[in-house]
Formats: sequence, C-alpha cells, structure tokens
Amino acid sequence: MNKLFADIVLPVPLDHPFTYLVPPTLAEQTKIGSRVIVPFGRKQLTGVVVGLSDFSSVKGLKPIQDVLDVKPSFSPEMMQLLGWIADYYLAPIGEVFKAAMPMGLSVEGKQSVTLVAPDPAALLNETEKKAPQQYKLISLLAAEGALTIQQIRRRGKFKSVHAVLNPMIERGWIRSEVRLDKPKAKPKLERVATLSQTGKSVLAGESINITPRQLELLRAIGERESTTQSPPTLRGVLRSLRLSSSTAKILEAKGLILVTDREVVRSPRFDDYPAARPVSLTTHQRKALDAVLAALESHTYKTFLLHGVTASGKTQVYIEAMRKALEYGRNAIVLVPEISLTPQTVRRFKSHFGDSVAVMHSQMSAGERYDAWRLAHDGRVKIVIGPRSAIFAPLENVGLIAVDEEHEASYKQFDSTPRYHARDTAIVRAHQSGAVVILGSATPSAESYQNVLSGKYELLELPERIDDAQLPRIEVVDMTKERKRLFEEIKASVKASGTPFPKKIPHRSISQLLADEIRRRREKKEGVILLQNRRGYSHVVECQDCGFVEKCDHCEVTLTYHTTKKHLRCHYCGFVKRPPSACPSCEGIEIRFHSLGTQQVEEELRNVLADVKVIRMDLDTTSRKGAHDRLLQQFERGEADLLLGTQMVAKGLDFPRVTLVGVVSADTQMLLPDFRSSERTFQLLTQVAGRAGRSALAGEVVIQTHQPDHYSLKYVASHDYHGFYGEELAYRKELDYPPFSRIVLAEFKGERENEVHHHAKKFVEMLHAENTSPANLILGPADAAIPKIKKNFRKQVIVKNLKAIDSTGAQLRTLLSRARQKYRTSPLGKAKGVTMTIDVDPQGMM
DNA sequence: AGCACGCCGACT
DNA sequence: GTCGGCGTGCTC
Repeated sequence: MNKLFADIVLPVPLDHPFTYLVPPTLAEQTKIGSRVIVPFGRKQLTGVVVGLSDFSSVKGLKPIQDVLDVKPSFSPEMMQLLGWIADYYLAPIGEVFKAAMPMGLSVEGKQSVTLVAPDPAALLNETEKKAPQQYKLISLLAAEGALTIQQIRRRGKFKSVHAVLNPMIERGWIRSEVRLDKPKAKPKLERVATLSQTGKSVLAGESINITPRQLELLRAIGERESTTQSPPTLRGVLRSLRLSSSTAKILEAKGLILVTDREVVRSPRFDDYPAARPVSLTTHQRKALDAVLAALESHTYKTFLLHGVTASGKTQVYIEAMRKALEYGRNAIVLVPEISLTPQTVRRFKSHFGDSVAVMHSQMSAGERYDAWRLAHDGRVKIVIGPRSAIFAPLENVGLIAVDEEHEASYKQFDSTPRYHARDTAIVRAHQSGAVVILGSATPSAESYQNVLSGKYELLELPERIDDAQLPRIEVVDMTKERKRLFEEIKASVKASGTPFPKKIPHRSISQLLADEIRRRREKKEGVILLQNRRGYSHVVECQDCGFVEKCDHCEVTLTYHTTKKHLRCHYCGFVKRPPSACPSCEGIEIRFHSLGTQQVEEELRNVLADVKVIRMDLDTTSRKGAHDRLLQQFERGEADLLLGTQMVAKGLDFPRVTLVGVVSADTQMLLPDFRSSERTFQLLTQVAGRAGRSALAGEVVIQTHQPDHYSLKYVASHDYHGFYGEELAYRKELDYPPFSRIVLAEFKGERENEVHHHAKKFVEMLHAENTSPANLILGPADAAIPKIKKNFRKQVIVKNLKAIDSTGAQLRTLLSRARQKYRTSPLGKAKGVTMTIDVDPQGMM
C-alpha cells in the first residue's frame, strides 16, 4: 500500500502535527524521523516526519517540497523521548524537535519576488499616474533586484504588500518564489587525490606522454597514499611541491588521478590530549564501579546515585564504567554543567577514549556543533560529552549515561521552551534503551536522595578524598556577636578617648577571625578563596542584631520587602504582612536589607588588610571572552593572595595551594525566598569548602552568618550530608514541597500591572473550575520574588501536586493542559501585553 | 509564534 | 479622503 500522507511536526508553538502529501518522486526517501522542507503559510519550514499513512480526511493538502535526510535525523527512540518531553513539560512538540536539532540543521525559506517584465521603463510610465502603489513597488524592485516580502514592507511602507503584488504577479510582470536561506551549517569538505588504475600503471612503468612536473606530482600522490593509508589532500601535495592546481587538473583530465571531496570534521582545539596514565582505584571507587559494572552486564535500566565528597574521584568511576559499556558495544553520554565543560575536562575524557569522543558545547561554532552531531549520528563516535542539550545526542544503543553534578540547576532549561530537565530526561532515555545511569555529586539533590530512600536508585558512596587529602575544618562565625564585639570596642574607645559616640555602628563584612586567617595565609604564601554571593535583588529584611527574618505563615519561605507598597509579601501564596519597626525577636531596631556586592567587599578587604592583592571574579570582570581563564591562571601562578568571587569560584576549581576558603555571608543564599534555599546553601557551602585543602596542605573554611544555628550550616560544618537531608526532607514533607509533590509555575508577564494581575487571577479561576483532583493545590496569584524585570511586571500562579495521591502526575498535566487550553481560547489568551509561560518542575522560584 | 486581513481613529 | 493602529483568526 502506498503511503501518500505524512504527518509532520513543525517548529511552531502548536501542539499537533500537520499532514502533507508525499509526492511519488519523494515516496522512497520520505521516512519517519527524516527532516523535510514543506510550505507553511507563506514560508517554507523544516519539519520532521512523525507518521506516514494512506488516508487523510484533511482537504487541500500541500505536498512535501524536499527531503533533507538520507538517514533519518531522529530515531524512533529519540522521537519517543521527545514526545515524552512535550507531554511532561507541556511544550509544543515541534519546538521540542527543534531544541533537539543542532543549530543550522533546519532550513527556512521566505517568499521572494523579482521583476521579470521585459520593459520596466514602460511599466513605470504606465503605472506612475493611475497606480502609485504599483509604481513604487516596481521602482523598488528595479533598483534592488530580488526582495523578500519583509524587505519590501520595511522599505516601502505598504499597507498590504500582497494586495499590490498579486495583480502584478498575475500579469506576469513579477515572479514570486520561495527561496531557501543558506543552511547555517554544512559539512566542510576538502579535495583529496587518489591514483586511478592508469595512474598506478604509469607509476609501475607504463610509458605515457607526461611532463616531468606532472610525473613528480603523480609520484608524490602515490607515495603519500601508500604511507598514510589515506588519500592526501590536493592542497597539501600541491603546496609542498610548489605546484599550481593546473598541473593537477591536467592529471585529472588525463585520467591518472581521481579528485574527490572528503568531509573534514571541525574539531575545536581539543586535539592535543595526553595519553591516559593508568589509574589505580581506591577501594571505595572499586566498590562503586563493581556495582555499576554488574548493572551494565545485565543490560537493563538502572540508576545509581554516586555520592562522592569533593575530590573523591567520581570522574574516574564514570570513565571506567564507560570503558566497560564500550566493550559491550554500547555507547555513552556524559552530561556536565555548562561551566565545568572546560578544555581540562574534555582532555581528561579524550585521553582515555581519543577520537571516540565528540564534544558539544554552546560556545562552539554552528559548524563545529553540526559536525559533532553528525559524528554521533553516523556512528563515528561512541561517546558524546556536553551540557544539558547533549542528552539529545543522536547516538544509537546508549548503554551508559553519566550526569556529573546532578544537583546543578543548570540542567533545567528555564528560559525557553521546552523547559526540560536534562537529568530527568536522561533517566527516561536510559529507561527506554535499557541503559545504566550514574548521577554523580558531592551534594546530591533532595529529589535524588529521596529516590534512594524509596529504593528507585541505588546509593554508591565515595566518602574519602583521593591521595589521602583531608576534608577541611569548618568554622562558623556569628556576625551578630561580631557586631556586638565591635560595639563594645567602640564603647571602650569612646570611654578612653572621650570622643562622642558614633551615631551609627559601621557595617563590617569581614570578621576578625577571617581577617586573621587571611593574614596567616599571606605570610605562608598559601592561597585564599573568598565567596560573596551577590543577590542584590533579594529584598530580605534581616535584624542586624539577632538575625531574625520574617517568614510566611503558610509557606515557610522568606518574605520579601516591597519598596513601593512598603509591606512584606510571600511570592508563593500572596500573603501580606506589615514590616516590623522593631525586631519581634530581640526588639532591636537595626533592620536592613543586605545586598553587598563583591566590589564593596574588595574595598573593605583593602582597608582591613593593607596592600592585599585581590583578583575579583564576577560578571563584571569575566564578561569578556577568555577573561575567566586569564584571571584563574593569574591566581594559579600566585600573582594574588586572594580570589574573591561570586558562585563561579565555588565550583570545580582545583588549586592545591588554596588552604583557606571564606564565605562572606552565607545568608544571601540561605534567606532567598525559595523552598530550596537551605538545600542550595548546603550545596554551595559544601562545594566552596571543597576548594580548600585539596593537597597535602590542610584546609580551613570560615563561614560568616547571622544565622549560626541554621541547620544547613550545622551540617556543612560537620560534613554530614545524611544528617542534612534527613532534616531537609522532613521539612519538605511537612509542607508538601518536592520531592513529595510536583510544582508547576505559571508566570504572567507584562507592562501593565493590573492587566497582568487580572490574567493571573483569571487563570487561577480557570484552574479551580477545571480541577477535579484533590491532588492538585492551587496557590496565588502572587508577585514573583523579583516583581518587575525590565519594565515587565511578573505574577505567578503555583500548582502543587501531591505525589501521595497522584503518583504519575497525570492529573496535574490534565488540569494544566485543560486550563491552558481554556485560557488560550478565551479573550485573554489572544490579548497582547501579557504573556504566560508554564514551567514544570521549576528549579528556581524567583 | 508570525503573518495577513479587516475595521476603527488622527492626520494631509 | 488615507495612513496606520492592533484585534482576530489561520497555518496541513
């Protein structure tokens, strides 16, 4: 039976595929999973065939224009995975496909018109008086040649381009066609030369009419071909013999050589990798590896959570597991957070697996990314390493997926559809291909830890650092006491000198202890890393005397201060409270918002420690390309005493000379109005503490805070991961937060606040109207934690879904897709000025 | 999402 | 009179 119709998904925000006719000439090539070019409206788009059938009830179908793939870009398994993403994350299927394609794999075309009338001058005369619009268009086209509709509209200010254009196209004055844009990435080709049969005979001695230079070239090609086992590039041979291409042309014309194109893989500068030195595993590594190997052997799905303290050698476990997977003839994917995909990391994998590894990186050019994708697609590499999007690597038969630093929020795409989580997608992908997953982290997420407790994952632990390095000693400094001490000092000096008591006690962000410790490292020429996590926008009010912070009665998250309305508000449920004039806990009146940036800390450091050499690393100093690496190298060479920075100094850095890590304020992270703030604090502090004492030198960590009794600090100080998660999970369960519930965040954005609020409120009503399940709790609308960004007001609605009642989340997705459908088809959905986005499993609630 | 069509106010 | 605003509906 002939398959005459193809269902095709297109990169438009519509949930359904479109049906096209399959012309007989393309019937052979049109396969499920292949990219095709189809007319869509007035444009041409690249779509993907997701189904073929011999029947369609839709009338007026258009034919497929062209098929781009010989081998389908998307395997059935990949399409199934993308279908899961579309369904779970409530994303249009076409946009999911687009996200899974490397940039440049899709081609687009726009309608473009040219003047084809034989005598334009006559036409201009004819139209000048009676059809000024036509006159304008003709003169435009006569001057510019071919133009797209968009270009015409921009230059000519026509009311309707088509109204003017169409009659002229009908009369044959103008020709219209859809021109495909140049593809953004193509395989790079080089010309290579091989000897033909006659060529070989000539070299063997057969006489022929040939000049000495031609013979020289022929010999060189034959020689290189036999020594390197592959034909040499024409360019290379010609250049080394100082011959021009004309000589080669003559040889080709005489039929002595064959010149063909060969694909060159653009490889981004990772070619210089050292060969791996054999590594002996620690007993803990060995034990963890053995468990993974056993699972690999059974060829069935299984997920491990590899909890290894900082510098415990998790990567080596991935590497050995990958080696085994490859031995079984299977392929592997390694996911790493964007920021840790450094040349260093890549070289590590390359040194073990050489050219079997392809790297995907967002900083690579479109061509490089395209090549990496094709290497995987064509089966020319066995391993793909990359950030989030590498989970879409077109490898077949994936047997192992390693997700390094699995707790990292950057695995969640939050700024564009589809808002998918790469770690969770990895689990689904592994499930469908019977693969083993290793989730590695020094500070696993609460979600993964809970999955261990419930028996979904198996826990593997690396409790010791390699090379006998010790975990650092951690000290928590109470900044409230520090302030009292300062107060006493001032009092004493006032008494002694008789100067008047200052109106305000100066704010100090560096404690006595931290300053002393920094001085000691300077003397010993050891390195110091200082973390100041700037979160200037978090309008959290904190009592400077006792550290008291107001929390929401219902949500247990920090309340945010709204400058305009002068009140405290919860951005989960909308709860409002008046700000206290005096601290409810200690009756102190020194209540302030903290938001000290790295720059101010740097200034204070210079005051406290004379001529201290500081390298500051934050968005300001690392925005230029390469600045990041340059600063780190300076620090490594010992050109500065101290590296001061935001989050970016917390992760992955490995400087043996660093023996002190200071955290200027743990509170900036801890008091963020987010149910994950404690977890993030624990993770960040554990990670940054891990930068200290990575060699024989013992490390020390100083954490400054106004909340010295907070449980996240307590467990960081004692390196007690299990203790922390015991307490954290109890709190999450109590308040029905993930992992005991699912959360969906619907955000409304727009320039007019009341309009935005109206939309959010209506959406809440629709949710209530559609909801039939007690598993779904609807909260809001409420202001987002950052209520206004770039002129846009932000309101949010939260739906919590209790896993205890709705284990699969099906009821949640049903509710949301129904309510969204209702919203979209209502007048609100079509209104401009307010946009809604839906984020399933959001990582940040800011 | 784009994009075109269509129906209303403010200007030469 | 027209220019240009953005509401509305569609894309196989």
